[in-house]
Amino acid sequence: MPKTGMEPIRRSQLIKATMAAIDEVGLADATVLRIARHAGVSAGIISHYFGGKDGLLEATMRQVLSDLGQAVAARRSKLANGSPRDHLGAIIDGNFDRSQVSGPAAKTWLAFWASSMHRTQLQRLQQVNDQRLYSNLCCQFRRLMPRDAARDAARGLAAMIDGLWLRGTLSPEGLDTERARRIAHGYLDQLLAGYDTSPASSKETA
Amino acid sequence: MPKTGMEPIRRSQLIKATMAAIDEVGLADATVLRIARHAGVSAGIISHYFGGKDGLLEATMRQVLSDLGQAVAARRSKLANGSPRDHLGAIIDGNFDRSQVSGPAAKTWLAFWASSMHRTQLQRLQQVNDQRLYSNLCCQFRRLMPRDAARDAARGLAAMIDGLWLRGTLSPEGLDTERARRIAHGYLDQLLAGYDTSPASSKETA
DNA sequence: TTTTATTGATTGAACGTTCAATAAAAAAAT
DNA sequence: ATTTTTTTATTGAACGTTCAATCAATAAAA
Repeated sequence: MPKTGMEPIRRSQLIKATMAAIDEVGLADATVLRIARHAGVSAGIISHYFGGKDGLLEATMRQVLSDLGQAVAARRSKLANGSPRDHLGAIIDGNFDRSQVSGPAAKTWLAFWASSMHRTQLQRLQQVNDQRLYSNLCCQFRRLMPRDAARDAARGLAAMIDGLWLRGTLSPEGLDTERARRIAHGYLDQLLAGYDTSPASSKETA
Repeated sequence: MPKTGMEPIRRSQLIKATMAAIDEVGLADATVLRIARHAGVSAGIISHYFGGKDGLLEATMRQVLSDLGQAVAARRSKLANGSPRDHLGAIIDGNFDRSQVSGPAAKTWLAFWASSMHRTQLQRLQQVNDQRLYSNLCCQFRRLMPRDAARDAARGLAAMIDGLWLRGTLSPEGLDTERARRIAHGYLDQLLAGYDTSPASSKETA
């Protein structure tokens, strides 16, 4: 059934199929055949659209990174002229967005973390993403405190976010988003104590 | 050169070789041949001593978990009748022990985290370890605060430790142990603020 | 001489990639 | 409108490679 303009459709299909396969059996057993079956297409099509399996995996990681970026950006765009605390809270919540907590996304994240230690292509993507989270946090803390204090606050909050996400993902019960957000926001309150005036506002933005 | 009693020697050799191979090329490319060459033995010996590659990988994960447990236990054993803050600090420092930060150990940890999502054998080991860290922390916090507060404090500190470790490991500059410990101890101070009397003691136990 | 430890060639299975063949749609021609 | 031609999309069998596991052969120690 070849209509024209299938490329973006197939690319999207195959990327989703890759995440589904990783969710099912892990990256090690996510063969091109299995991925192709998930997308309902032939195995050969992967080389056609992505040049090979490696290209598909890189494209998949780009997608996951992009999803995270958008989840954060969507929340922050609602905060024109918001306080630093508002922006930091939005960054926290964005990192615990549905799209990042689901099985396929979570297991894909883990697999790519491990792979990025040995594949320079993935490593660069990984570093850009880590740096982005850190910079965003640091930038907001800088509005309230001196440089060195802001840096350590950003490092601490970044670690807290990733750590809560990691332990929740590895846990058999899965990530308790509510609780993770509560702990992260609590830590944020402590970091900001003495620096801003607003009383944490204890909001319920999900 | 077959002497008797080679088993424990070979097992230890092969486990170290496995971590070295994972450090070099990642779990995906850590073939039995490469591991065996690292240990200076034949590939067949792996099946002989571990029943197969899976057995070797499981034994390797057990070793890494055991090393972490001992790094923590060693620090805590010097604190007979120590304060909760002392014990919590020792747990933090133990998690940033040399043995856990080195390239082979770090990359092995990451690889096993990803694998544990799909291999029930590794998953159980993983959960026992996570639970151990949480329980140890919770137990100490309970000496100073109510149950629910202790639980959240333990969850937060566990996430902070793992998050600092993770981001440091993924970072191109590697983990800055000093800085990580400083941030984690700072968070601990905030968690304990108002609960204990001792003034953080700003110690230099490495 | 018997036991223990080790080797390494062999085997069979599984993988990613390739490419000639195919078929549907779109475009062009009638 | 209908037929023909061209383009685009897709297939899946075949190929070469790589891997883990096996096991008969071997050699040192007991």
